[in-house]
Amino acid sequence: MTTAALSKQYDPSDVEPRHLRAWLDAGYFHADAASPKVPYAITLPPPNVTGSLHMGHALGSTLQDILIRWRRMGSWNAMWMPGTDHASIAVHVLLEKDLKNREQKSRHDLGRDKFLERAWVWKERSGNRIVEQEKVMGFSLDWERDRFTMDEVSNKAVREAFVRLYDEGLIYRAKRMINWDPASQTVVSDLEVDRAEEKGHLWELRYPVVGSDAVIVVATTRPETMLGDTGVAVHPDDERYRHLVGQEVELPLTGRRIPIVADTFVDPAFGSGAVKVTPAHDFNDYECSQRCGLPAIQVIDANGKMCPPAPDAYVGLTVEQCRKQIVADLEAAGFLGLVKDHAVPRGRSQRSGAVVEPMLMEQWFVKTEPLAAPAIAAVESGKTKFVPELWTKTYMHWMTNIKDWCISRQLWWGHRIPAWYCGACAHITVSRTDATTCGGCGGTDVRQDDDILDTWFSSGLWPFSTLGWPDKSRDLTTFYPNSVLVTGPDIIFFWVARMVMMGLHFMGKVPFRTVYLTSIVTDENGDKMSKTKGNVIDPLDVVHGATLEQLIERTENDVPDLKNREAAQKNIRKNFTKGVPPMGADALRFTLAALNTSGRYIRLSVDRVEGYRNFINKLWNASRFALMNLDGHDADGFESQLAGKQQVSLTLADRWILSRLQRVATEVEAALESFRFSDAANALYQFVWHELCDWYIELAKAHLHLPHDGSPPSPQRKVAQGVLALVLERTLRMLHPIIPFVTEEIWQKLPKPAHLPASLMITVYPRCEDQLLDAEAEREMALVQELAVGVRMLRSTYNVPPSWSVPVEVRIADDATRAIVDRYRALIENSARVTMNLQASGGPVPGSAKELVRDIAEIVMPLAGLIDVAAEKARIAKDIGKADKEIAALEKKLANPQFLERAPEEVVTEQRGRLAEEQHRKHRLEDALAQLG
RNA sequence: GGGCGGAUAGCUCAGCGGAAGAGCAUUGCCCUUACAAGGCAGUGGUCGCAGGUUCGAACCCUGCUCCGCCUACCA
Repeated sequence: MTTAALSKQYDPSDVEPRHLRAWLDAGYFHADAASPKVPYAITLPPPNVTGSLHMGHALGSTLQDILIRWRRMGSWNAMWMPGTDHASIAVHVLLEKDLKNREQKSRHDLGRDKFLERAWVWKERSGNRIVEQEKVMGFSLDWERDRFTMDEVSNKAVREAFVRLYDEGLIYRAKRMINWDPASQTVVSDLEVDRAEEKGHLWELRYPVVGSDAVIVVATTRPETMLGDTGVAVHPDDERYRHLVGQEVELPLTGRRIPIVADTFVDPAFGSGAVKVTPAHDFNDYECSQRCGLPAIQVIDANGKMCPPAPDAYVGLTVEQCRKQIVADLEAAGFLGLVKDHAVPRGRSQRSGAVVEPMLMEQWFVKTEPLAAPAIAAVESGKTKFVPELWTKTYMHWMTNIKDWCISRQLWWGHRIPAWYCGACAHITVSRTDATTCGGCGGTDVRQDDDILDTWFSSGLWPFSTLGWPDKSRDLTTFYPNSVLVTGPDIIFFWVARMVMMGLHFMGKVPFRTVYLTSIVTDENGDKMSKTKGNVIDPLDVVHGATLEQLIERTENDVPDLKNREAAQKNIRKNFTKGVPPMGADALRFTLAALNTSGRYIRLSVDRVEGYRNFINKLWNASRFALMNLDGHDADGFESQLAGKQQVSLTLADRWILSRLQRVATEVEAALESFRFSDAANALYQFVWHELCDWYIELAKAHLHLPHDGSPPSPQRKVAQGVLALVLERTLRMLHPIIPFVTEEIWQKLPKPAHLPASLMITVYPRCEDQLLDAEAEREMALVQELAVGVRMLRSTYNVPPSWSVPVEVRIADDATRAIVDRYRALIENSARVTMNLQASGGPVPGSAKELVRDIAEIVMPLAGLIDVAAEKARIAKDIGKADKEIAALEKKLANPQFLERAPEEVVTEQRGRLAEEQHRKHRLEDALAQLG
């Protein structure tokens, strides 16, 4: 093995594309449904085809890839289903804007077919981009199965599901309240409406009671809707109005008479305690009208303009225009009361930004209650578990308050509703195949519904539609249910809940056993990353690096709002003065894994990634060192010797690192089993850097380095080579799911047993090998480390030059302990650059500095002339102070009879031991202080 | 209005009933032949506030104060 094999610094740009290609060519990402192995399946939440890979995707997919790679190495039949989502409304907004900008046309000018043609062309282009980005990240998705929510298989599934639900009476068409986006001209779901309080007014309107001089005052934030009022509601228990219930008021400006009704939804304490009821334009009012038998009168049309039966004077006005006019007219006629400033909760379409208008319209709905009941039961019984568990409540809350789901959208890009209307009769034909005749009268004058289905309808079927449903495919029987779903908590309602409902309904089984909710990635200030805000960090920029200019330039396209853009650019100039250095996919992956704790947010900054890039470089250099010293190493021979329990003369350090390796394997396995990704990453970080590099490699150097005089190496060199190569090889395996590229690169170069496969990806994940656990070695090594650290501390405190091998006296009263230290004297002397004189005890050494190792040992370093007596005294006094505090606390505790009585035996013993130890320490420190004079 | 979180070292966060931890930052010393993207050693915290339960509380309970998020029918 040559030393030139590894460069001094790790360069991911050279390594990553090479291994990606090799893995893809070898087909390692593909899973065979017919494999006898136990299946482990994850379906990737399909990213929107409009988008590019953002940090949220990078996080979720990194975690999924860790699980998939880990299980694959754990001999499971691991399958990770890729795909993209057609995101109908998002695409519409984009394409329509483009059409308007370039050609000043609307989609209607272009026509449905032409529009769809363009949508497909555009999808092909941008859908591939995200796939390429996923590959760059190293995600081991099963690309042979790649799917799209609007491909033929999915379309078949969608039709099947629609028809079945319709036949079962779970899909119906009816006139109900929906949210209308007047800009996009379509229904949007509750979940696609952003609600926020905006500044507005509260107007009091005075409605005269018919047949009396009385006036009933109602308050409203939307006076224009009074044209559609069909009643006034009061609380049934409200003494002020009880006598008026059943009477009528005359609705100003219209001359209509409308009844006063009683309904408990009215809050008597708010405003006047009386509410105008506009059933056609308000959700609550609609529900009230259903209870009270009030009619609905629509006065706002689909364009957001006033329409008949509103009086002619208002017809054609926009809602805003009409509002002004109505207020003026009411005031002129004396019907206006007080006007106050008021914060108005207002819904805006997430996509178009337009104020969403509640409307009464004929639409398609899914009846959700019968679907929700099993979905609730499945989570209650634990068939599906949420991790972290707290999200269960969110799911349950939504499920138990679920409303019927409006699934029709007045868009073109999506699955067209498979319903045909008859020109001759009223029958609606719902069919799996395109209908040419009416299922009612047999007529041929049939026309398909123009609308498409909500994107989430097809997404709800995704865990099984991707596997070929409704066909009973091999894939379906093997990989359904999935093992885990990994996604963000923000789409529990949108997506997770719907998949559970659909999965249970059509497959009779939950779609996944565990739902793991990731943290949400925010910027370093804790703000959610969003393109419009311009505070996104593009994962690919982190991987490949980007100059400051590139980052600034990007905001020109991505952040349309000028104010936001300027803020974003200012922020970028502040935080990325030198741009973003290239970090590599591995560094980003490790960062995301390490930061994904059970908290709800990850504050990501490039600094964090840099820290973990350094870790990768550390691993690289440790490997570089190993390769420089593994000449002549016989991996097969060593490993079979070790496994066969043949005589291998292991040093303390060898036994220790082998034992620690087993502990780490246990830790990592437990962490991954319970989705504690950060614990797994940190355990490995700690092990590699602070155990393998800081201690094992340093100690092994004594054996590995060839003698300078050219004499033959000691026999111990072979053992050190064997242990180092073995530990490194196992460590690479353990790290591989998190940082696949660098581990594969090193692994390929490492001498290793011949029976291993061609790629690290398909090796077996290490588990604890009990025969290599060695508690004694761990205890003894801890002693060696403590002594070495004690000496180093003295050296550091008194600036003893590194070149000077100081003689120290080490006093250890306990014979057995002293014997152990004597046995490993070379280790301590080497790593602390010291020569030890071991004693059971000893008297004062003038001009020396002293350090205690617990109550076990005293290190006395003669430093005549070098030490500052006052400083040394201060240092010791501080330690005595600490000991005093500890002793006081422990004495108090042990003096408490109730503690002695009620605390468990071992706790009491432990505390007694601690007290003795502290007292002993204190005495030694006092001696030391006295000796300084 | 309801619900759910969070408040622990300068920063970001682990720990969730028996000796306060990590990473980053910071301070010394060191270019020691794997790594200066490094090594060695250190500094730094009455665990938001006030009560309570307990032999014992950062951890459990109650209240309060801030800060987030979700959700909602205050017109």
